[in-house]
Amino acid sequence: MCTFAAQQLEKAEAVIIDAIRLGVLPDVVTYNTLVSTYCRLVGIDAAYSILYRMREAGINPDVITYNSLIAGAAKHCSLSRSLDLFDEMLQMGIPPDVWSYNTLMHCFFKVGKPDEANRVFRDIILSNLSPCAATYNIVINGLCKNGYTGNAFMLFRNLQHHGFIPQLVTYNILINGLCKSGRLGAARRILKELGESGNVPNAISYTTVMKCCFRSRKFEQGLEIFAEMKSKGYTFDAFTYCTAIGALVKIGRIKEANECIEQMVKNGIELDIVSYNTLINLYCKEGKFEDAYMLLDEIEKGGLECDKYTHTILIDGLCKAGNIDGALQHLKCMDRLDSNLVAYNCFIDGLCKSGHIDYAMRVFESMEVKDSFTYTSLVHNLCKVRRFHSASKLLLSCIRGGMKILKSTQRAVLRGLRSSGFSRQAKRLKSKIRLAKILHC
DNA sequence: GTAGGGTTAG
Repeated sequence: MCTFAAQQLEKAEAVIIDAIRLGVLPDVVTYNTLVSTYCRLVGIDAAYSILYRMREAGINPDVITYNSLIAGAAKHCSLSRSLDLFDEMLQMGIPPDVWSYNTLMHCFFKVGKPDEANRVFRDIILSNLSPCAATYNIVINGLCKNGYTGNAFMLFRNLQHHGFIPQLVTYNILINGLCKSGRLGAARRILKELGESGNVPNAISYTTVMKCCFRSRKFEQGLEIFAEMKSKGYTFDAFTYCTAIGALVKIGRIKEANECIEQMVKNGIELDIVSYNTLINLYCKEGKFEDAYMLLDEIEKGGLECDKYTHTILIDGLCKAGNIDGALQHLKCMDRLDSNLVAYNCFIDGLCKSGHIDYAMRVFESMEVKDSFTYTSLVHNLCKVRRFHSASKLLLSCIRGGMKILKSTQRAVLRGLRSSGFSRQAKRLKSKIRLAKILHC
């Protein structure tokens, strides 16, 4: 929990103590507010302990108390806890409302159990609880997040036929689903439909489509959307700025990225950790490491915490600038964090790019988990220093491991073998690749 | 009390 949140929570508790002293006793609404706040800022156990406080004070929890707890457990991806709380609520004789079911459904979708979620959805439809707009939003969102964007789209259309009027958030959910499944054209059509529906698209609708353009490397199209937002007078938030800045950095338009930052600061946007990461990334790409480290201090002073992105961005930047020791320090920070594959991939690529390819190979050997980025980096860089036989070996083990590797990297290995007089090996490698791909079909 | 967008690597 960040310092600011902790202080606010402390203040809230102090107000309650004062109120009790003055003879004003907290009621169920007060406790429910505490439960949801503790869920959000501290954790499910802390929130659950509020239940004891309520009971001690002689106040019975209600459906809202339990809904908050179920949602809190879902937030921490604890399905069993959510289910236990649901049962506990039933045992206490508190009848669940449509929100209890909504939350449970959301929970199933979140942990990747769409069938169970659909069962809850059916229960809502069959029960005498009427589904609300959020019920449909949760189902459409859940289907999208679980890889059933097509079904989500069908449900959306079906509901429209039955008189359901989608809300702005419904459109945004669908746009996001379509974008994430690579259907940029459909997403743009829905964005247009949203504009004609009587709803007004918001920054979220635009930012989602803009991001999708960038992801599919349609940078000009994405930047056009950014410009359109500007001309329509949208107030940008950190999300919009970070999306645009990230893309500008990627295509090397550093000056414009800096202009965006200026605007962002001028507009008084409070920087969160993602915004800081975006800025640090820009400074690293410019080689301004002193500025990047100044931001690290600012993060700490502001009560925020660096995350895996912060360290990964620095590892990448420092390595590429040849500062291996600096990168190693951040890699050590990452050992505490659960996922650091991207960081190691950056480290390997950076080592190669700064001329330490054997060091990179040793790091590679020591890694337990590798992905196609790990292999591609090494294979590509081995080709660059004309070590085609090692590259060929790694390329094959990558494909045999069922991972994809860039076509250009494959071509570089084959071309390298041929050009250095190993045409037969190249031919053999090609057929081995073909076989490995068939086996993984 | 609920649902939607942003940052890293080949």
